[in-house]
Amino acid sequence: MAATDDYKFLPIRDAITSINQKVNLIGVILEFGFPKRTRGTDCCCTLKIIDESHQKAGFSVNIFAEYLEMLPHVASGGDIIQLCHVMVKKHIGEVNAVFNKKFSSFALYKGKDAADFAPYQVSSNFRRRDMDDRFIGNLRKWLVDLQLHEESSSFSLLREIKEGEHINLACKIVHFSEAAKDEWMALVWDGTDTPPNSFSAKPEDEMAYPLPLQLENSPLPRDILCTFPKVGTVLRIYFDQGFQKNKLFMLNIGKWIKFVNVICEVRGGLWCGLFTPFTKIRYTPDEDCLILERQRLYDERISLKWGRMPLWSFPSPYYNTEVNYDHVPFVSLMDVLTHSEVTAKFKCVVRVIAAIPWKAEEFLSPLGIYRMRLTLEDPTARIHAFVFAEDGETLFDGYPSVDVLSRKLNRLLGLSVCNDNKMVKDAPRNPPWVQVCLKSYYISKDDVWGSRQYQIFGTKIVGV
DNA sequence: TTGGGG
Repeated sequence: MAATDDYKFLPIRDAITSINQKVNLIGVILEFGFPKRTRGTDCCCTLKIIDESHQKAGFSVNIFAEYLEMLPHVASGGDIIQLCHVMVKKHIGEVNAVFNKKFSSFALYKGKDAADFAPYQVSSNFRRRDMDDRFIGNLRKWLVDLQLHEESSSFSLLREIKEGEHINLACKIVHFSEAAKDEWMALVWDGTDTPPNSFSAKPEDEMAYPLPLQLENSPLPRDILCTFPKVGTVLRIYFDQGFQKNKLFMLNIGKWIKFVNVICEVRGGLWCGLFTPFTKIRYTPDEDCLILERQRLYDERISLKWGRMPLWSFPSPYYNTEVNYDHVPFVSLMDVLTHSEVTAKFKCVVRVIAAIPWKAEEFLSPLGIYRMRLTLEDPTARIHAFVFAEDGETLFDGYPSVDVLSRKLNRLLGLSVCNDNKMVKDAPRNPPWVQVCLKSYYISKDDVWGSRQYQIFGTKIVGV
């Protein structure tokens, strides 16, 4: 490094050839990882930066610090980082910069939309210079017209996710909250529906181990759900164990973000994602081609007559049930949950994933009245819906034999049955899509929203 | 020193 009065920042292109030298760099953050502990005694995070001389892949910077708080906490991809006295190193053919906690320093600035030149985080030994404003201003100007060329095929839609896979997602943050004590989750959406899962849970398990209505301990309040999109899955992404729970998504509600390397899992038949220490967040401008593509797909979807029905349901809903409510359009369970009135009627396309009771002998109360609780699912939500009295008569077409009743419920639950109506042992069940009429109502006048329940009506199982 | 990716 030259004397400190020779204050200059190297273009990344030139830094790459300055192996084993200390350099000053200023760049736009293209990608960043979560701050984490190293296997040694320190903490570290990695960034990839770009500038006009090096726009494509991003130049890796590894930053070390004694404490997590001392690492740069990047608010958003596209922010600017100034790095002083970082060492350029070559590692297995790759060149990158290493931030040394003793002699390196950094400052973080907002990206292209900011007007001021005040850094939002600096390392303790960072020294600001008057010239910095000009460097940052120039970088912001360049960034305005920058076109990122993202490979669209390397980012999955939620409709394409597969269990156990590491995937990249380009999605909108719709909410961020604590799922359980110190367990944070980001709720994301891309306008498509996650694929339906099959269930290994046996029908008789529902009493002791009911399938959850949601993965978080308590359901999200209705006023939060009201901010969610009504069509398309809202996926929960949790932080895997062993690294800092990052609250930065709080700042980004309503924004689209690209995540690199998220793990997909199924819990209780519900899809979720996991952020791992290897997950990266990539710069996602509003006009990013991937984002425009997803927005266009969604606009196309909801402009279609059947766009609010589950993507995966065609043409099954018409074969399994008939509904006596033809004049209304289908709505999603999220529409149902967030409807403005407690008392209302709906028509939905759902899967019946569980039932209590599950034995046909018990569908009727001792007084001979139907009373059951079904668990319904669509790509947006799960609810419990009751079947009472005459609605049961409609659903099961009167009071057929136990054998017929049992066949009808098995059909709804997607149980594979042999010719003699015995269940195929341990086969996963894959409930079919069915159309149902639902009404919502309240139990207690004093707490109409708190006591809201759902009931199936005007729906008949057919083809059994 | 550490990590660099999965």
